Amino acid sequence: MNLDIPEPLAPEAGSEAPRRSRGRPRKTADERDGGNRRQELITGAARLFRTQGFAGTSTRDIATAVGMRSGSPFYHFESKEALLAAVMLEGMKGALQRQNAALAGLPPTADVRERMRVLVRNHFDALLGPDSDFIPVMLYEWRSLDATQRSEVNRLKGEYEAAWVPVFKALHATHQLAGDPVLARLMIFGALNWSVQWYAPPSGRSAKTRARASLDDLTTSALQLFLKEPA
Amino acid sequence: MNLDIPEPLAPEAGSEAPRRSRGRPRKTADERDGGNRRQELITGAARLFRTQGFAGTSTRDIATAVGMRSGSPFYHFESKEALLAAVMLEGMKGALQRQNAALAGLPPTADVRERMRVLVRNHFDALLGPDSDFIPVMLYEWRSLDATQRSEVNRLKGEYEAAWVPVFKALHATHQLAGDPVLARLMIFGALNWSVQWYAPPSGRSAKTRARASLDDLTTSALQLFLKEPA
DNA sequence: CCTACCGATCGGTAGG
DNA sequence: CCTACCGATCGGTAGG
Repeated sequence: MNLDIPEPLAPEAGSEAPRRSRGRPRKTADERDGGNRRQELITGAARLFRTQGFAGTSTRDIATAVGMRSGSPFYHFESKEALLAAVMLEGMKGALQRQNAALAGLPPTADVRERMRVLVRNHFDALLGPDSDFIPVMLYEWRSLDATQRSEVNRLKGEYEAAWVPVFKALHATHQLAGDPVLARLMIFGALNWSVQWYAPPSGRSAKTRARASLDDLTTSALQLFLKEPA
Repeated sequence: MNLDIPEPLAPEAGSEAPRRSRGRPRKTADERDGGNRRQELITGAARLFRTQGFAGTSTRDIATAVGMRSGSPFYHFESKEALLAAVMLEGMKGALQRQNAALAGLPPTADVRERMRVLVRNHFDALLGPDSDFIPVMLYEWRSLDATQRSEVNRLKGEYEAAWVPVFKALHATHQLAGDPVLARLMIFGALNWSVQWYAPPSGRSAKTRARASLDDLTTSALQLFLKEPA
């Protein structure tokens, strides 16, 4: 018996306990018929790409994470890059929808400052909230896309940022935002996007590691930092 | 003649021009005796790690970039990770020295705002100026270090950031910096560090692509954005 | 979607 | 620092 070459475990006779952590996971009926295996691949890949980077994640890692064999992701995606592009496109579409919904939920009486708060708060959610693997992957791994995929992603990114432009303009016109508005936008996005590097969500226990704050706290601090008092 | 597959050019008969870009580069006497091959590896690796990422760069890429054969980098560094650590340590030491020199060059009459300007300007230089490959690599690839290497880098990083703390405190005390000072520091570093993603240095020709500004312009804009008027 | 496999490339090493 | 090489792993595919 060669211990170096892993072979599929022969099922023990009479063993009734379901094996969950080793070997090929059992498929439930739901998993088998839905066409949502593709979706599981996107979600699993997003998590791994975020934590290990695109180049640092093998397609085998991804397959294992969703309980497939090594070759099977290529039944759903023609290449590793196509899977990366799917992660980014899905993430941007979701963020864009949530941004539109948040703006639409604003009362008609809301002023520019309130619009800015909603945009910043929603952006923190895309970066740090639940299911926030997609946008960080887009921000940090876009170099791995080819020109075609990149322009698709950039179209959505442009649409996402377009909603910010009138807000920045109005803040600048009322002297609540100082300095070159284009550079201000780039730097503010930088301040927000960089939070991915240091933010640790508040845990139940009183932890004193790193920066502990709620996304509302972050939003308040960001606005205090960037905006001047209204005239 | 196959235009798709690049092959080494056969040297033309009677051609006296030295081949510089193809094949194994000739070694000059300087290169052969100095112990500075190690330094060339660090510089070359920094450039490649910045442009392609750590996982996306092979040790063969690095060897080729400095005119070595594939195994030779391991004569100077015991592993790819050790080379990455050397890039980061060298970068942090240099940035720290330049920061200390810049602060020491300040007139005794300089106020907090002036100290802040010097720190920000120096930081932009480390991120975007000449020989600025090291710090971006440190900022974006630190996850690839093991615990020991990481703590060495963090010691220098802590020293670098320590010089900012009294400046932030004084700015906050004089109400030129609003909001939680810790979060403010994290966000300001984010705004600066993110410039690596979008900054394109001004070229000689009047180019209209992307953000074109000098590092002085960036510094001015950043200070305008973050700081309130002194009381 | 799995089995079984391919060629290419990777980090790293022994010996000179 | 080069030559020559190793085992491991990679993205991807044919055939079912």
